[in-house]
Amino acid sequence: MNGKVSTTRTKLERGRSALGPALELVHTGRAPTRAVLTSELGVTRATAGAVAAELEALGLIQVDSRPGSAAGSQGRPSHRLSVRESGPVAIAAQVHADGFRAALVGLGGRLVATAPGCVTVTADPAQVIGEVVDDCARLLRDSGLRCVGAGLAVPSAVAEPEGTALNPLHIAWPAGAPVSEIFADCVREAGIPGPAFTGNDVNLAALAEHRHGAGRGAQHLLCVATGHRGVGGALVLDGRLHTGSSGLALEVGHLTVNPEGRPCHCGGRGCLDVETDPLAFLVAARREPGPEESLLKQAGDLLRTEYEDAAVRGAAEELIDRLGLGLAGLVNILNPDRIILGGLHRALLDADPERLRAVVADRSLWGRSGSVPILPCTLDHNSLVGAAELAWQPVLDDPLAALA
Amino acid sequence: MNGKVSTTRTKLERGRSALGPALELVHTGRAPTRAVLTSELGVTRATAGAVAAELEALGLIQVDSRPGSAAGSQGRPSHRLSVRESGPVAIAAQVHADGFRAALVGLGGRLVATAPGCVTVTADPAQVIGEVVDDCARLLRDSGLRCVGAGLAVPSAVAEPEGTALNPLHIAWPAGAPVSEIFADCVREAGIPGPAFTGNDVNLAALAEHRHGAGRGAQHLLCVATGHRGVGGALVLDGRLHTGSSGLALEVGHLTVNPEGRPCHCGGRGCLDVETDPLAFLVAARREPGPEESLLKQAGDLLRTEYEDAAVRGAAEELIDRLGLGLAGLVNILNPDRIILGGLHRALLDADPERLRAVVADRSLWGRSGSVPILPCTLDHNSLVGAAELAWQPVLDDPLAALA
DNA sequence: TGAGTTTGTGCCGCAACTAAACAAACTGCG
DNA sequence: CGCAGTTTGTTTAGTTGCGGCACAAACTCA
Repeated sequence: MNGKVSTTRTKLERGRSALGPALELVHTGRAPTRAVLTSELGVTRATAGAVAAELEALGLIQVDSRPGSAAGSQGRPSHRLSVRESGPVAIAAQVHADGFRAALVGLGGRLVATAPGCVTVTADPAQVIGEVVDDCARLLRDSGLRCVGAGLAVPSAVAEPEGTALNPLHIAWPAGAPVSEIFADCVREAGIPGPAFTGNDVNLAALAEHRHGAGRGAQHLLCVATGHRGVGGALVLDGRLHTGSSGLALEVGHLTVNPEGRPCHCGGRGCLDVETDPLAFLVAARREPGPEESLLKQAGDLLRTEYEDAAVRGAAEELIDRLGLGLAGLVNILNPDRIILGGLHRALLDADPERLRAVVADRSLWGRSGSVPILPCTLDHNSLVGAAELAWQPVLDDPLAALA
Repeated sequence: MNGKVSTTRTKLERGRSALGPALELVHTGRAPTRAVLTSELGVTRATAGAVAAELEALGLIQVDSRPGSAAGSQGRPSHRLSVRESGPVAIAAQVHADGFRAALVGLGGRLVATAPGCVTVTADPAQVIGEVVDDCARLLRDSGLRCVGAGLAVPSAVAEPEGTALNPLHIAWPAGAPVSEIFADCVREAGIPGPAFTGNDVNLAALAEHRHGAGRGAQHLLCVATGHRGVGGALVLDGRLHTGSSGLALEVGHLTVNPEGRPCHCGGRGCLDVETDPLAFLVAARREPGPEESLLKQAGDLLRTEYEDAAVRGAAEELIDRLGLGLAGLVNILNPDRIILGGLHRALLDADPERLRAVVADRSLWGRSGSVPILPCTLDHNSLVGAAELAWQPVLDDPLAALA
């Protein structure tokens, strides 16, 4: 009765269940062509074709029938799949000790637009979050693009399901501030469509690195990073952030790495937190620490430019040994297949990768029988991209439902 | 054309994808009736009915149409679902310092038969495993039941995918013994059908407790337990054992819990392993340790019968404090929603639950804002039942494929 | 005894696939 | 240039697992 109409409609409404996995494959760059998509999904060519066509119809991806004579193998060249340039974006916001920043992030972790960012962070979370959301709204208006949701990265553990920031001490916010609720309210008031999410910055950095950076392909990815003060950790298991039962997992800052070390506010002494952060490095190198919001830069610059200096080198080696001890402890507990380091830890790895790898291998129980790769983070603005990943997640889980 | 035949066949071949989840619900006791099964699966009554009928046709479960006037609510009583008594079984074997043991375990973690077990464990893994598998084969022959596979629990970390025992020191086996391969070979030679699996005993105990014991319903279950010597840990995430990327996760024995403690073979000092095991307890209580293979019993008996003794009580409190420190460290990293303790740790919890909970709450970062429940293991032979769970897993994942 | 409630069952239809046959687009070789 | 060989896209015809619905069955309660 309705041959042509039914054919078209069938194409559009097909592939519901494989839609999410397919989009994720394109999003993470693991499906550059339709042929690869077919094999990665484990479905027939017909199904993969229908799925790709539907994602294109939704305005999320682009299918290039004419790949312009690709290289290599024989046979008919496969259609090229890519993220659609003018497709929807996610709002991403980040607050840290040296300011805040707003951005629009498309599929594939592509930064579409960035607001310059502000350097003053006041003690009132509602004010700061309100300002950064205003920046976001402005970016979105100027771009004229569709928005799927918003994500915020904060330098604090975020307790779920309440969404409260438990230790935002380094940005002078009150402990227990309901950042999740504040952000969601601001987003709604600014007229930004879609759901709003909030997460810890290191967690979100790890998520971004797993999907678009140094963590790609890892099944059990451990990420450890410093900001200006303190140490954060994150674990990505099978592509999903592991935040524990209430969002507080991977608080790795209080592993003991130096029994004779300085006391820590947690009640112990020699914690990773106070033994391997930028302040600890500057103190160990006998330098005068500058203002809190530039400790990371100060320590990183010192490490890179004056590594010949005996005091600097000695401090670096001391921190590398302590960091290695902490990482070994985490390896024994989590058994990751890859470790990535950010902040000062990344700089320490760059300074002497062999020393760090040796310490980890020596102090982890099974280090001798196969050591874990330790790599630096590679993504710019990984927390920002990770915040956007939160907002993209519902679309990746079920594109049809999320864009309805 | 074939109305009746097609109807019957449809019933039998229906519900393929929901079959596994449904069996798991019955297996873990979360679906006592068909009505509950319907809501837990989130499907229609028709689908749940077809699924239950197929599981019954496979000989796995029993559907009682006449529940004999159940209690409580109004409306038509639902059909009662239960594990079939004379259904298939899994072979379970366990090797530990004080002997080995064989059993048959049905669905629901029901011990169908147990071999008395032997108390001599030689240094040759092939010989020991061969003997225990012979016991298993005898049990299976005598029972006349169908077998879905076999599982072995060993007191050592088991590296995947090779299946080698990395630290079976307390049973005098050589490090790196290919226990997985040995077990699989023995099982095949003994004529036992189905696949063979090997795992660490604490991991398997945690799995069993999660499905049938104190860990039921936990989403992030942490289990810590002692044998006669040393400490083991396990984590069950969303119903699945988390063994890390190569099976070596949750080697929790080398967390530092006493900076001034005794040196450990790992290179550190004051490790959980040497500070909270039965030997440590006996030494702290100034008692003469007996033979290695009865340290757990000796320490447990001492703790239960002479808690009034000042030295015993002092030792217990010392160990509780150290254990609490270790657990707090794990809480900070893993953020579980429940902790269960086995071996001597279980006895320590029983001796003074408040003290242990207070230490964990005090030393975990977010302890004040909601502490983790800490419970004793409740299952007899939990490692044995857990070994059977390994063998049952393929059936739980896809009953049709596994029983074909 | 009848109303109300909850559950089991049969039937229809459909969305989401697979399988198979065919068409299209490339490479490489003679 | 033409043709075989290879790989991919497309179309068509099933297959199937499941939802929706209507109705029957089995209980409680008044």
